[in-house]
Amino acid sequence: MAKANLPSSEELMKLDNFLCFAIYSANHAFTRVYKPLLDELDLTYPQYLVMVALWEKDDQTVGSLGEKLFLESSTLTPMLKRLEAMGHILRTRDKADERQVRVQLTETGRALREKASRVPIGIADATGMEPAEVARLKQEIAALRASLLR
Amino acid sequence: MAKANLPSSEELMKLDNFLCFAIYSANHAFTRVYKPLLDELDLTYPQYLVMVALWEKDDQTVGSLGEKLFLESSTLTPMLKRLEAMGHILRTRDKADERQVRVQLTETGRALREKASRVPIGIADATGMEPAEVARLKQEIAALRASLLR
DNA sequence: CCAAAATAAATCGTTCGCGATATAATCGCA
DNA sequence: TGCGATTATATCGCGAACGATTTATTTTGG
Repeated sequence: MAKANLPSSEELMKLDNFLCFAIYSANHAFTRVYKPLLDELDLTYPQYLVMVALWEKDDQTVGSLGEKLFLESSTLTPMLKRLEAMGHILRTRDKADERQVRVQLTETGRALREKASRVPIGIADATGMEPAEVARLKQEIAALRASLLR
Repeated sequence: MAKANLPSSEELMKLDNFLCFAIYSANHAFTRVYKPLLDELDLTYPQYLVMVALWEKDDQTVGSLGEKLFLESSTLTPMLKRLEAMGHILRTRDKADERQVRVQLTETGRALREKASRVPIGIADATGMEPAEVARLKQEIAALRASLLR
């Protein structure tokens, strides 16, 4: 064959051919699937992600949470204040470097992990995919993210 | 071997193993890559998606746009009002059924398509992927979205 | 040692995104 | 026909999310 069938500019401009739109809409779909599960925990989806990050590693700074979650302090600060108001975390200035704020789980915050332990099962269910397939797709999307942020 | 190594509940609770988080963060990454390109058009990323949907098919109702974009009227109405204020679209009540609002491109809105035609190239570039690979990944994620919304 | 640069969070204004609810128009059926 | 149910959009309140800016602290170079 002479050459691959490159997509026409017409084809390129169709919404359903956009990788970004697939991701955008899949993200909304995830949010909707999580909603009823997280309502049980009185957490929003982004708040849940912050808690997961803290359950994995307690006592992080706002900056290190932001790096892991790819979020800015302008997003995290208000969220963390809400989690603090709910009693899940404590925010304290670092003694050694007063610029930094250390985020720590409270007993309540740690306890929530138990209730949350069933959430991943429910989500895995909703994907309708095998664990190995999920892992592969996740890996590909993480690689894409890395390319995009390069 | 006796059985597959099922992921432990500990492993399941790590942020980097979450498919949803890969998608969540890839979505943010896309938003950031689009930002400088869309600044040229004075459009936000969601506004751009609406315009793409209209360039593909003009004269749609709010409801049909919502179906295609997976968005509620409570999200679309304010967005469409902004696009109207910018002069890209017109919103008019359907004569035959006054409940519906028809969204139509203005001349300005149609003209913007030219300027936008270079955007997909820039994005494709940033993904660092072959068109065929992009198409495959897009397909898989669309299938995932369908499972989630089922 | 101290002023300038760098760093970490927080604040502000704007836009998205949703659920719940309101409003208005149309439909269905008794 | 007419009135209750359904449908389409809009409104409201709240929580993300970001860029630009501010404030406070620390680091660095002279």
